[in-house]
Amino acid sequence: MKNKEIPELVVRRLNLYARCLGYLEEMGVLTVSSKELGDRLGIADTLVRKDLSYLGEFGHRGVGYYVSQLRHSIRKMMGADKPRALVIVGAGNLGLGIGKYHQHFLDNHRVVAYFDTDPEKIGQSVEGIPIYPMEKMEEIVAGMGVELAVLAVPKDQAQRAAEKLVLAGVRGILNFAPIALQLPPTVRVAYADLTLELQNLAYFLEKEANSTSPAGFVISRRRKEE
Amino acid sequence: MKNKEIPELVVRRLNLYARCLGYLEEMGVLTVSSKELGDRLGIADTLVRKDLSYLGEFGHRGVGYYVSQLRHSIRKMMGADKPRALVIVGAGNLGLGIGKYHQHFLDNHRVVAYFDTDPEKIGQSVEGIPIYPMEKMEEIVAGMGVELAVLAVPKDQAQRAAEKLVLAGVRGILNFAPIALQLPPTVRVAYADLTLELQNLAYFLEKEANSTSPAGFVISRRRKEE
DNA sequence: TAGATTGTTAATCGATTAACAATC
DNA sequence: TAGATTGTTAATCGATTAACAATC
Repeated sequence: MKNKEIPELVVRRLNLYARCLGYLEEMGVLTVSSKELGDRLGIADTLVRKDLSYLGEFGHRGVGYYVSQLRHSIRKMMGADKPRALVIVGAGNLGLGIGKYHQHFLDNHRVVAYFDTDPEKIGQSVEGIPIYPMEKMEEIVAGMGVELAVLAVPKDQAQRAAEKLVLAGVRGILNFAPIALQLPPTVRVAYADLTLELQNLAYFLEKEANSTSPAGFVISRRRKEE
Repeated sequence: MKNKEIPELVVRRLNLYARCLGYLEEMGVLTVSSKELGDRLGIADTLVRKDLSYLGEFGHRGVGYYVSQLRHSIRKMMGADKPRALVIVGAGNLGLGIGKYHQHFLDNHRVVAYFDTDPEKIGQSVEGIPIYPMEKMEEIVAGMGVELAVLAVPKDQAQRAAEKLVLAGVRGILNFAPIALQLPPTVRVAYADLTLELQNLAYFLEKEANSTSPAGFVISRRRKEE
């Protein structure tokens, strides 16, 4: 019902719902209740309804939500209904790996360029996507109106590359380098920090190793069946 | 001061502090205050102190914290002081990209094996790390006591591969496939969900495009200088 | 109609921040 | 000593959950 700021946590879940709804749509499911949707994602039904209420009133009492309609409403609100160009900075193993792996899942996002410093790579193209020198960034990015970038350069080049992206007009960066970027607050940065994630996982192994719990074996399942 | 459960959000920040302390240590800095450490990461000094109090009392009033000592305390608590073997499932672009990119940053983690289904790849090795067939997973993983894995296989193979990992004894999975894994609650899963992160970023672009804010240019910086 | 399920308000829970005495 | 900075308790803020009237 509200119209303004959607909290970040809610945005994340809305995108999760949209993906799940896409899956349901493929399966030919027509309606879904908040309970059912929540169960698939390990989220309480009441929270699902609260999240969805940010979009307006799309539910039908006694029935649930129309899968396709709800999905489109969320995607519209999230801006996932319009195509978006994307550049990847760093055409090394990681950058190319990401580009190739996600080619299929990118949905409305499309990789339009790689950037790299390596003269060997510059001028080549990968699956039809050209690799440009860093110096061309402003030209290409500004020229095409690209606003999203993936940053996959070595740690010590990340800050500089990020600044160049911002100068060229990028407003959202998905950063793979294990470093906190210092950028203007108008630029949104998401961190894909694998080292940190691994350390976080390790803590929970460590914790369980230390707790003297009776070593029973795995029985229940975390979430309901998909 | 406490000894038990550290909330997940706190664990994340502790690992962030540890990394920042490593950087300070390299710079030759001997002590740091909660204010200074917080400023570098965009976290309030009072929250830094509260987080650190989970470890015990390591600070020195009027002085701050000894960088090296604090770093080691955190790393010990987080289990980052002992080496840990890691396998990567999926020796495609993404899997190899991650393996190669992180070789340098992995700290106490060491990639000991790749797994893949492609007969072309099986038997080869990459930077000295062998690529095994999926059938060998149980043998290798259980044999080496590996507890952490990175999952970088195509979406539709992710659930099966994850189950195999769990059977082989893995207890923590960093999942790159854009899908919610259904696993026993004893297994910890971290999601590196790039598609979702891009969608989240896109929402904020969308939001700002919609809000009719006066288009002033970038002035301030998000965080203090590093 | 009766059963199912929504949308929303109030209650609860957890995380962050403010305040400040303790003390190096 | 005076200034700096900690560790902790109390206050605030935000997010989740419970409850339930509205209604398809």
